[in-house]
Amino acid sequence: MVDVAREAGVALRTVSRVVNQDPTVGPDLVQRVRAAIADLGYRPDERARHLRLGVTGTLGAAVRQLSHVNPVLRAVERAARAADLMVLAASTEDDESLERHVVESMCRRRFDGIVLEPIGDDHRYLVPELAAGLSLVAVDRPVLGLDVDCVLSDNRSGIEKAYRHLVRHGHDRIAYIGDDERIYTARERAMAFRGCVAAHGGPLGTMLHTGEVESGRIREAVRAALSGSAPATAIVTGNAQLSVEVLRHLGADAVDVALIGFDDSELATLLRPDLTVVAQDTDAIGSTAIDMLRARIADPATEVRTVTVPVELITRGSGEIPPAP
Amino acid sequence: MVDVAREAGVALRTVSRVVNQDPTVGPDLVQRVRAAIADLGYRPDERARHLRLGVTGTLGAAVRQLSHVNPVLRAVERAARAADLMVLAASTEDDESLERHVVESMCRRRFDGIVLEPIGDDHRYLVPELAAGLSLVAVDRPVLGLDVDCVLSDNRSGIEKAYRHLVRHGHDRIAYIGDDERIYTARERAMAFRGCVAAHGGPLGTMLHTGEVESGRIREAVRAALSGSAPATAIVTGNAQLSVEVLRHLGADAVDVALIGFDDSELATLLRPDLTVVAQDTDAIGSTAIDMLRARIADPATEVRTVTVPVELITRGSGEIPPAP
DNA sequence: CCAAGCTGAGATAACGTTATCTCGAAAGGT
DNA sequence: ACCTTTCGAGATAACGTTATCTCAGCTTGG
Repeated sequence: MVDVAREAGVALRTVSRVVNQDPTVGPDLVQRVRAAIADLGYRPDERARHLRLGVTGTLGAAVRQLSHVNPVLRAVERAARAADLMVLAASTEDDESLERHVVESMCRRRFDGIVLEPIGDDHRYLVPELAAGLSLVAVDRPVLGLDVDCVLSDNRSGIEKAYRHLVRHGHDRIAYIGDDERIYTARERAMAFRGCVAAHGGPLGTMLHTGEVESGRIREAVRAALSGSAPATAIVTGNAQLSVEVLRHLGADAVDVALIGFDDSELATLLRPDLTVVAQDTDAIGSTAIDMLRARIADPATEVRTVTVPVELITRGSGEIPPAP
Repeated sequence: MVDVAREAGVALRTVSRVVNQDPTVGPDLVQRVRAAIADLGYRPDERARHLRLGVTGTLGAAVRQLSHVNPVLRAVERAARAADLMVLAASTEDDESLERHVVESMCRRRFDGIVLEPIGDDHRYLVPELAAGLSLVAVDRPVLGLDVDCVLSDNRSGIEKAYRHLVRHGHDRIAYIGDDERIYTARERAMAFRGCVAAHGGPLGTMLHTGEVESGRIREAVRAALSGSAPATAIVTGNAQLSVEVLRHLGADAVDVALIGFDDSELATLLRPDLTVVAQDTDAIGSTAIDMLRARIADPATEVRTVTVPVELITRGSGEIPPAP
C-alpha cells in the first residue's frame, strides 16, 4: 500500500479511500491510484483491515462432518451470503476435543459469530469465550448448562406424528429403532417414543431399541422387533442412516412392514415403496440460526432464545402399509 | 495484552513469551502472567498474530457444495490436521462468480494455500493472485489455461475398465448416460466412452447420452438406449447422481440390465442387485492435494505437477448381469 | 578478582490497515 | 473584497501482535 501511494504520488490514506470506494477522491487521483494498484499487483490484506476495523465479516460454522449431507449448512451459507457475511466451515467429526479446538480457533480469529452443532454434554470451555463477547448459536442440539441461543427441530412432535399416523393406519405394535441415547436428538426421540407407547397403554417390551449405529446391532433389533408372539407391524427409525440400515435388513419384508424414517433424504424416493418420513425444515433452521446470530452480534444484550422449528410428516407409501392380519 | 502486562507487572513482550510458551521466562513470572490472563479473560488475537507473522496456518477449501457428500474434502481436512494446519471451507455452488468471490476472499485473508474444485473454463482472475504468490491446488478438475498444480482421477481409465468389464461379461451394446459435457469430468468420461466404442468397432447410435442431470432427460435417455432394434444390454453412468436417476427409471428392469456407475456411494450396497462402480481413490486425492500444497507453500518455485490418481472397479453384482438372450 | 559469557526481561519498531484531525484551496454569500 | 463554508487530500495514531536489539545482573574461568 505504501508502494502504491508512492507510485501514484498520493498519501496512504488516499489509496485506502480508493480501495474502499470513498467518493471524496478526485477522478484523476482515482485513475492514478487504480493504475498503480494494477501495476504493482497490490492485494489488500484483510487481516490488517479486520484488525483495524474490529469486525471480520466472517461467521464460522462448526459442523459434525463437512463431507456429509447437511442441508442446514446450505441454508446457513445462503442466509449469511444474503447478509453479506462469509461463512467458513470446519468439521468437528463428533469429537469433543476437536470441537473445542475448532471453536477456539475461530474465536482467536475473531469471527463475528459461530454456528455450532454441539457435541457431548460438557461445554464449559465456552464460558470464558461467551464472557469475552462471543456470539454463538447452537443448531440441532442445545448447549447443555449454558445460556446460549439455540435452534432445534421439534423432535418429540415428529415422533408423535409418526406414531399417530401409524396408529391411524391400524397399527398397535410399533417398534422404534434409534441411535445412541447419549446423543441429544436420539435421547429426545426415544423419550418421545416411550411417551407415545405409555399414552397408548401398551407395554414397551421389544419395541424400543437404541444404541450405536452398527449393522449387526440393527439386524438384531429388526429381528427382535419382528419376532416373538406379538411382532411389530410397523417400525419408526431414529435417523436417515438408520432407515437405510433397517431397510437393508428388512430385505423382502420391506413391503409388509410399515416404516417411517426420521429425516428426509434423496434415498426416500428411490426405494420401493417410497419412504414416508418425518422431515425437518432445514431451510428454516439455517436461516433462523443466521437471524439469531445477527441479532446477537448487533446487540449482545439480546435475550437468549431457544427456537423450536416444526417438523412435517411426508407420506410416500412405506408408512401407509396396513398391519399384516 | 497491555492490561495483562500491567496487571502482572511485566513487559508486553513477556506476556507474549508466556502465551507462546517461550522457555526463557522465569517460573514466577509465568505464574503471575497466567493468573493475570485468567483474571482479565484475555484472548489472543490471531489476526494481529498472523499479520505480524506473515503466515496464517490456514488453508482454504473452495468446493462445489459443502452440504453434499464429498469424501475428498474429508481427506483434505484430515491430512491438513495432521500437518497442524486449519482448513476452512466454503461452497462455490457451481457458480463461477461465486467461486471467484470465495477464492478472492481467501486470498485477501492471506490463507497460506487454497484447495479448489474449479468451475468453468475461465480462471483468468487467478493470474494476479498466482503472481502475488498464491499457493493453489486444483482437485477433480484442472484449471484450464493456467499452470497450476492439479490432482485428478483417471476418468478415462475408469470408463475403459467399466467398458472392458461389460464386454468380458458378453455385452456388446453398451450405453453411456452422462452429465453435461461442459463439465470437465463429464467431457473426459464421455470422450473415453466414445473411444471405447470406436475401438470396439461399434456404431455410437443411441448409445451415448449427455446433458444436464434432469429427471425427464434421463428417463428419455434410458428409454432410447433400451428400445429400437438393437437395444443396449448394459448401461454405464457418468456419476453417482446419474446412477440414482437411471435406477429410478429402470424400475423393475434393473435386474435385467447390467449397470456400472461412476463414483461409489453408500447407496451402492443398499440397492438390489448391489451396484458395481468405478470408485475414485478419494483419500489419495485429498492427501496428495495437501502434500502438493504444502510443498508449494514451502517452496513456491516447486515445479508445477498434475497427478492422476488411479480408479478402481468394484464388482458387486449389477455390472455382472449377463446380456439378455 | 576481573573480563567474558550467559540469561532473563524490557523498549522499540514493525506488520498493513483505517479513523480522526488538520489544512489549504476553491466556492459561495453579503 | 472579505468572511464563511465546503471539499479534497495529507499526517498521524491507533488496532494487537512478535522480532530485534539492548541491558542489567549473574556465572564462570584464568
